Amino acid sequence: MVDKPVRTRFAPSPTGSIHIGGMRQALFSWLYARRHGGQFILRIEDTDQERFIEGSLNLIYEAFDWFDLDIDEGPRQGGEFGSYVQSERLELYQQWANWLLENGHAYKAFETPQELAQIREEREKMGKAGYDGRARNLTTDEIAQFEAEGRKPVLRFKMPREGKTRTSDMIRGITEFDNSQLNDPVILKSDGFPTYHLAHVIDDHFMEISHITRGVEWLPSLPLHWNIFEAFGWEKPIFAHLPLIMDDKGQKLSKRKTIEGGKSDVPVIVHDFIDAGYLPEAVTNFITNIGWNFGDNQEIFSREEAMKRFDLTDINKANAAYPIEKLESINQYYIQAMETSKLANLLKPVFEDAGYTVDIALMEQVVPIINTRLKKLKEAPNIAGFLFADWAKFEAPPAEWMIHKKSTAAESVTILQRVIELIESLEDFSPTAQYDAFKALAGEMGISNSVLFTPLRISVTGKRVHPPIFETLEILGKDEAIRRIKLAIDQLQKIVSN
RNA sequence: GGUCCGUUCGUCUAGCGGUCUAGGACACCACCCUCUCAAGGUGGAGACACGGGUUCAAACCCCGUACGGACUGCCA
Repeated sequence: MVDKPVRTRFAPSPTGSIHIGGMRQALFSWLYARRHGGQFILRIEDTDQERFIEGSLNLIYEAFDWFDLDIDEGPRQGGEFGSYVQSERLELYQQWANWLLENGHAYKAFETPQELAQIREEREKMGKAGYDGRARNLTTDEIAQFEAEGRKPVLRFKMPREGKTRTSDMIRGITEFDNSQLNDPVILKSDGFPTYHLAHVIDDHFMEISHITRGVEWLPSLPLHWNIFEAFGWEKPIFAHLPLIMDDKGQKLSKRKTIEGGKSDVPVIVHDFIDAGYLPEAVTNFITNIGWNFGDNQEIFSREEAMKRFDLTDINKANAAYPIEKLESINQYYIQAMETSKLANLLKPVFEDAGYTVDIALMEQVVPIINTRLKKLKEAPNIAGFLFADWAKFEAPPAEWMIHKKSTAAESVTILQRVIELIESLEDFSPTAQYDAFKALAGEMGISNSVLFTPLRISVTGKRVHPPIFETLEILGKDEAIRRIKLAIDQLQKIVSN
């Protein structure tokens, strides 16, 4: 066990983009493999033909690319244990299912779905659950007769009826299950496809997986998998059942359910995060902090730092609510910490999508004045779009906006006239020089800074909320600034003359 | 219903018998800074589910209770 190379896997079903809980499992598995110099494998579990969604493989790879998680073996990178798509391994499953049948660990059953539903209903009245194993005793004649009728059998695994199954898990330790409580599950469906139970045991064995990481929802079926491994006589991998991320109702967060109650913008699948303008490093940091922590009270850390400390045994046992508010602040932190040119390049397409034409040099000027104001990239055009819009089309804002509550329209006009004169006279138009000059002007006029700045900033930006005014003025330049202020004066004049 | 898992501030968590008058982060509140909005700074409020044990000593160990969750499918 000590010498066995670490090989972990992520095994999603192709049902669309990856759910954030699944992505966290993938990340943890990846982290563990990388920490131990092992391999990380991607396997597609498409044994349920009904849930298959076209194009899922692309979405799954896009998700891994976005997070920059490299995959050692998988459908696209291949590997010596392929295929990595279960529907391409049918023969293998059938072969080993047969082996179980021949060795007395499995049996054929012919019940129809309706009959099964009835059995379940009857057993429920008796306080029991599931299939009762009645087909265990079918005679060869009975089997032959069912087959003559054209009924296609399923294969069910013969669970031990007595004693206990003692399982162990890296996170949860030893758990004992009473075998009398367990039923005989279908391992091979009538269409010849295996169920998850059989398929993953065979794959994890032949792909030489050392550690199976999956959600706790699998814990109840662990004894089943345990017994299948034993029936085959194969060495079991180490299991680690990860806690779940819950939704706002305390239920398992699922992509099959949508989050309701005005919170529909809560991202759940990886592509939601991409679309919303979160940064992959922030999302990585965010999900790594759910159920695991870096220690030393440090919450912001890179994936590489996490890798050095990560261990599956340190993962919490308890499920976690989805702390989505925290992502906003982590994302904000990463945006703020990012280099100007890098952020500018990320922001360019965001502005373009919003309909603006972007000059990258201008963007690099804008980035430093908006980077502390962004929680997500998508918010940027709202804040700074006006700088990229066609300046010639600028329209003065409503006059009321430009009048400070302790001031009047007439006074605002006077202020703006003085401001124009000042701007024209300024040789140094840098933000600090402007600030000094405007402050001096306010003093000279005997008014507070805010009384002076309110008409200035709103007349120039056309908005009530905007980036810092001096930097904005510098970007706009003297001429444009003056032009806008004159437009504003015209607006204000209308009120004054009334 | 049955089986299994879990339970520290609103939330994510630290804690692995004494260092706990329980630490950090997000959110919240107040103040400072301030040209709007942010950012930043300072401070505040806020938790060991409950009851029994064990022990000189329990958030940490044991047992019950309560609550929550998962599973109970020819889905994974």
